[in-house]
Amino acid sequence: MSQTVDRALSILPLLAQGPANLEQVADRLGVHKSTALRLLRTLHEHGMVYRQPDQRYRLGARLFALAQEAVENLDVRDIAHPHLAELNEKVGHTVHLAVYEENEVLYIDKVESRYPVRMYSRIGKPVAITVAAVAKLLLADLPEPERRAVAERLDYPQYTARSTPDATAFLAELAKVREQGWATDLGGHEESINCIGAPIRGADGRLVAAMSVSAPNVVVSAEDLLKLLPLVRRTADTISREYSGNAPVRPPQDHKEA
Amino acid sequence: MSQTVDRALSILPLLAQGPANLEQVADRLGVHKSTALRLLRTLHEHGMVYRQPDQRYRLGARLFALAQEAVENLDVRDIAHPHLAELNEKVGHTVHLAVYEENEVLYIDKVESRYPVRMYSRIGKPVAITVAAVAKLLLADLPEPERRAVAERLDYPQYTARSTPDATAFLAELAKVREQGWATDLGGHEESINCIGAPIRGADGRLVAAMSVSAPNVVVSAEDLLKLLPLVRRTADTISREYSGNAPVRPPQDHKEA
DNA sequence: AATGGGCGTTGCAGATGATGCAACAGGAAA
DNA sequence: TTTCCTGTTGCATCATCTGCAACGCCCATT
Repeated sequence: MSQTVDRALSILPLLAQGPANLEQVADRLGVHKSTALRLLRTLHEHGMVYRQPDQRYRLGARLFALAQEAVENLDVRDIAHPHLAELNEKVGHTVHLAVYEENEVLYIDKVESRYPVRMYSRIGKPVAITVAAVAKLLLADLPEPERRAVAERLDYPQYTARSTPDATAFLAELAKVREQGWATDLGGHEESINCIGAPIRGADGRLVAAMSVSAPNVVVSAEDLLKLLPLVRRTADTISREYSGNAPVRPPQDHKEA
Repeated sequence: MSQTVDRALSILPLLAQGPANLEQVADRLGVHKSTALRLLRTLHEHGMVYRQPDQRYRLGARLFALAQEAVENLDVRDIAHPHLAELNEKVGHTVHLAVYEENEVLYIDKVESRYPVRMYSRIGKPVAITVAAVAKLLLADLPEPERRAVAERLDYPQYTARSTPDATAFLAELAKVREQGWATDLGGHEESINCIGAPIRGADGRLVAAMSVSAPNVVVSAEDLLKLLPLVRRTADTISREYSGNAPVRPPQDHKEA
């Protein structure tokens, strides 16, 4: 729409591939050197490009700062809520949203079941970290040493016969969750309640939150609940995509060191 | 220089603070709605902004992708080398550059001492990880659980009487290094060689590399070598700043979870 | 169902501001 | 020194961006 801006913005991906000098930029843009110069100048004033000592241009600090600031001011809840509500609309059961924070997993949003049966959970309350589907998802995303450190530090209360018994079992479960990309809690917290959860990822592929659908046995069997899995995962993916500004969200691969 | 681009770029920091609708953007820019619309459209086409379902604008995925791509295509060596050479020019001693990668610390650049005395080190070769100043710096930056995991997995060869004896001592040393922001190796690897090192940080404050100056006792005493510390640190900071595109490099604080 | 307000969108005419040219400047290499 | 290479500036032209005003859409209100 706006030619000047269009050209200026076209410079950025070009520089992302590596430093370039004025002439290279002008050539690749198909404009006169002087034009490229003025565009680069403007970008420079905004800190979007940086001029190396050798005069070549590179992407500048501002870009990183912006990306970071944007992430910090992003609230998953804002993004997620409409989707959680919609999901709740469709399936009727309780929907949770949770994040990991300082060795705890906290519920940060909840859409109540439309059935009379309610659950023990409250926004802001820590999750039963050794059994909840959302907790498994969030912990499974931690880097290996920390994951283990946390697992070994935890208590393993036997809420029910199906609660995770100890660190070894928990770590095995986390590995499985990590592998399959979703999680369950089948009566591990309250005998009669089942739960399926899916991860919400940021643009860098790391988990920013996890969501789950919970329902008591009396309303729907574990088997039937699992049939909702595709829907839950699709919802989580939609949220991920919106959260990261419609990026093609990265596959759930390892987070390698640079 | 270019008004249109100038305005368009001014939109970004504005959106970084949170989503905004067309009118808000127009107002804050001091332009007509239609103008703002066209600017936003152009930004949108380039993926720099994203339009939420509620029509409000946010920073888009492209921004994150660009920042990331830029980082991936950045080579510390390219940036650092001239500065390392300059430092070597001033002090005469051997200057090293090293990075952490998959449980190892590797030399990736070296400027030889102009004195006849040389050191055992080669680009690409793993560093004596339990004693070298650069290794201490790089490991000190790891998140706590991983730092400990690595420390406990290591061997502690007694190169000299002053080599780090065991994991406990090493972790204590790392804590100190982390605290003070620089590191030394005083005869820990080779009896007669001392070494001072400083960290090189990226825009996010995390270490991307570490550099050091090494000199044998016969040329300069440990005490005199330490007098070079301010110079070494200043050099490292200069490299950090240039590496992150002239950002005000973040203080060496903790890397908290979001 | 009708009305009104809020907000985004479009077409248009005018003028501002971007463009390419050509000439200049400065540094490096020959 | 000369030459070449790359970045920089002044300027005249005209393409492009701008603001306006009118329109359309959706939602909330009566």
